Amino acid sequence: MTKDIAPDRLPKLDRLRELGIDPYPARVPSPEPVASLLAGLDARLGQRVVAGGRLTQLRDFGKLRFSHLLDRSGSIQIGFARDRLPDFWPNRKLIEANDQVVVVGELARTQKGEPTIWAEQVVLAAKALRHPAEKWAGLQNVEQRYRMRYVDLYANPDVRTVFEQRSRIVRETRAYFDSLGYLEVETPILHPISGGAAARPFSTHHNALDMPLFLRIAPELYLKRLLVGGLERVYEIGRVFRNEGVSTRHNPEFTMLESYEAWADYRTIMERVEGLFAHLCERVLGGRTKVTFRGLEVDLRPPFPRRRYLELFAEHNGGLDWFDADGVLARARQLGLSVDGLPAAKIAGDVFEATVEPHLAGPVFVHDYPTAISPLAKTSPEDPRVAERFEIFIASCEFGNAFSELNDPLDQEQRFVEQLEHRDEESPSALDVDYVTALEFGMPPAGGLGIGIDRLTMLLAGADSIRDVLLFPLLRRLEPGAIPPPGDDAAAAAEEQAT
RNA sequence: GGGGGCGUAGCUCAGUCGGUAGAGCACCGGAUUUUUAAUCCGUUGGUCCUGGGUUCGAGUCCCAGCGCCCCCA
Repeated sequence: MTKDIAPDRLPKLDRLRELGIDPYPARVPSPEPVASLLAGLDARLGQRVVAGGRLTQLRDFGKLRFSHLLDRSGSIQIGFARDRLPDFWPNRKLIEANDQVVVVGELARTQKGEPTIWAEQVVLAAKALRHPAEKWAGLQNVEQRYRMRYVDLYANPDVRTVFEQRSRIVRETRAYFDSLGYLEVETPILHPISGGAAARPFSTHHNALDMPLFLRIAPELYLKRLLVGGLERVYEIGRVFRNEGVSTRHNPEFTMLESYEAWADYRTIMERVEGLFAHLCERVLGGRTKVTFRGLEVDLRPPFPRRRYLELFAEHNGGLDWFDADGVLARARQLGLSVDGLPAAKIAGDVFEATVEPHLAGPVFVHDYPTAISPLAKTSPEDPRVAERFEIFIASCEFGNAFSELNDPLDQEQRFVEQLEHRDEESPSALDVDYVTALEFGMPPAGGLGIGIDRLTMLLAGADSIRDVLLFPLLRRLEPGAIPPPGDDAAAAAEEQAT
């Protein structure tokens, strides 16, 4: 038993047991969804029906008592009348708001037309030991909404809608790639070498093999091995982990879509992105293409304009050349960006983020990124300084990253070596020899794409914070003293036992 | 990492100049046979986030810490 349970409810539990009523029965009558009852209501008035769910809003009215019953599909009024429930009536107060119940009764309308089940049998399905949230305002405390999402979900109906929408987005994203003949695959989450993106990984360890492992920061390198294997069109929707701070746009674990298509290049992938957005607008938003995201109304109707990275950079930095290291350094200092010890390409990339991205209302494809910041993308045949890569921006926020995949094994190995020479915390942990080996067997030319499903959900559901589209966003743990001070072995052992 | 804001009853929130801790909902008791944010009457309920400090006196002022939110890097 935890603290904060409602003290008045424990005696009711005892009383129920005295009456021979199991407050947590193994089986109860099987209920029909409320939405189905409401849909066929007028044809079924007078019928005996069964509904199950959580009781809310009890209203006493003399020899009558009203409540609402909330299930996953909707809610319906329940009427309790003394005359219909002679045995139940004296003990009616043992069943109260927040309890899970199954009600058998007659489907009807009240004098004011409210759909109502007049209960003939009330079965307690699970007694609640906590009070309901505030009935009008719901649960407002942001921290509690995240920590006690199970309450948030039923107390605030809009919350459930967002997660239903998220589910639909994932389902329709699958449907879109399936329709193009892509194969959905699952690749390892435990990686011996962290790679495929620039991010700090989580470290873990396999005991039996005594092997250090990383949680994946991207599935990219495994998916491209599958292209070598001849699967040609593959995608994966799965969790990736990045050991970084949290913000309204970042959670340490998030869901990523990555797709790879042989015999395609980044131009093909732009079409795929446009096709995906069109499909999602059609199937998730019911044909609507305008959404409001972070206070900005954007139209997701394709086609999306295409702008060159280097041109945008010059435009928003007084004609400055991205490759002019001294000029870029001066500009970065002027902007107050940190530059100490950073390679020129990284600084120039940061200047782009600071000066160009805020102006990208979008949707817009920004393409032909400098090769220096695109280690897995194929160099452009027209301009060796840039790679065949694009990102899609909407409301100044990056939603996807794609390129013509680098399939030259010697070039790839050289870029990996250079990465390791200028290694930082976000670099691969080692040279991925096996990946280079795979490329040596021949990978067909291919276009690849990565899209953050969480951000996509934010966009389509109109949520401003990633925490509003994550059922359980990562929060600091609360128990006081649960984190032992460093070197405190006794406390660490106690902690070990407790968990 | 920097700045700003918040933390008071189970929930939603007030709390003035530093002077006895408040309301609504929920809960408990009563009235009410068509209510639906029911209504009416009467109760109950507090680690004011934590720990220090100033003061005759701190929810309020000061310091430190914890947690959350927002903005910036």
